[in-house]
Amino acid sequence: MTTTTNRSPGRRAVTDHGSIERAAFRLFEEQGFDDTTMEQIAESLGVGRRTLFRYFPSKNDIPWGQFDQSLRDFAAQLASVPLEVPVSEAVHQCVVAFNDFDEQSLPQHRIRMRLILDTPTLQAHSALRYAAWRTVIEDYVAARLNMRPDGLVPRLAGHVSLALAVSSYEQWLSEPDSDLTSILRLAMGELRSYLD
Amino acid sequence: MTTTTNRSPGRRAVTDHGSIERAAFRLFEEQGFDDTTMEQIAESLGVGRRTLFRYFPSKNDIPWGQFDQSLRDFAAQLASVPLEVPVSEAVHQCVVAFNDFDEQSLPQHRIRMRLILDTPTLQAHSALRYAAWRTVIEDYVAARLNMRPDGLVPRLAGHVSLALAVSSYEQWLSEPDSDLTSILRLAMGELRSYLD
DNA sequence: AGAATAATGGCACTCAGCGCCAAAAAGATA
DNA sequence: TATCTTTTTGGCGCTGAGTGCCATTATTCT
Repeated sequence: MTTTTNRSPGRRAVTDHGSIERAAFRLFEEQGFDDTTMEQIAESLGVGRRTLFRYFPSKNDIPWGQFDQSLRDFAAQLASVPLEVPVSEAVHQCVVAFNDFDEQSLPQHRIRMRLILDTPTLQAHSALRYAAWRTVIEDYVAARLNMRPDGLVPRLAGHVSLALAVSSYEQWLSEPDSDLTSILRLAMGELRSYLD
Repeated sequence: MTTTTNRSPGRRAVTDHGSIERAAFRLFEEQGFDDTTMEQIAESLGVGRRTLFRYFPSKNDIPWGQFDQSLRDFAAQLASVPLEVPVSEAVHQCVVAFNDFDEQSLPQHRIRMRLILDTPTLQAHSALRYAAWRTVIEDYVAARLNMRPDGLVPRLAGHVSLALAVSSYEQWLSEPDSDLTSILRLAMGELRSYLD
């Protein structure tokens, strides 16, 4: 009865990304990110420190959860926009969609983003995640405009979209009851009028 | 004759920021940033490792040299723009001026920026320096528009100016004989037309 | 029962960074 | 010249992230 053969051989994993993330977030909120050690996270899970590094390449990566996964969805979303829609409009729509979370997961998302944007160590590390996000936009814009992804315009599109998103997140986090989607749309309007 | 009394008392400094920077850059180019240890830099200067940390708070700060200094000039430059000039125009002009290096210091600047933009460790750390740079813009825009520095528009201005600058740097580094000033101006035009 | 497979986690190591503090090197004073 | 004061140096020892190595453990397969 203990063996119902429907798995691959080998020892069972003793934890998973989700559990680690939850345990870590609890400690981060209690003690702050910098004052929480991998040792403590491991201990609170009853797991070896070495094991944590098999699930997350670094402590800095824990708050980002399954970001790589989302990037694939982001790229797919972009690819599905009709070619009639102007490039910058397509990108903007997808950026808005990418950051549209259902009400259920919103509180957790807020906590996650506050941690990332308020912790200098994580602000720094974010640059690497942001780069991957920008690449998705650069590739799309380059394809749409028939340019190389490392050209000026695709890169501008990536960087500026990120600028818009991060500005909006900062605003969102500073207003308890605000709506991220609205702020993202508002930001695009403000950007256009700022540039005259 | 050995004592011409015109200094403050105490032991003389055995090195300075410039020397450390030069020694470090030599090693960074020979071995790469990540494979160069503070120990090696110290050794190549005939100085204690501990001493390096009194001149630079971290290894990541070495490539940035005297950036804080430049920020003060940047702020002063902004403050000196006549109020007749529209805000976004004022910011853009100062961003261009901030990145206008004389031909003599240009090769070194190129090496510095290539190192920073091509090394993931440094890309990450840059976020913290960029934040300080953005703050200068945020404060200026907020003052000009009579808003709080943490409002949406000032922050957008900071983030978007950075986006423009970094995009331009990436383009500049990818073209051996290009002119940074021209690219910055070009980028502003491309941004406006990208946004329609 | 034993072979094959896969995850675990301990061990030992490197390196950044920091607090502490004694020693070195300079000027100032008498 | 000797001593006092000031300032920088740099050694020591520690913490904590991250890594390579590998024996151990848990599971399925034959």
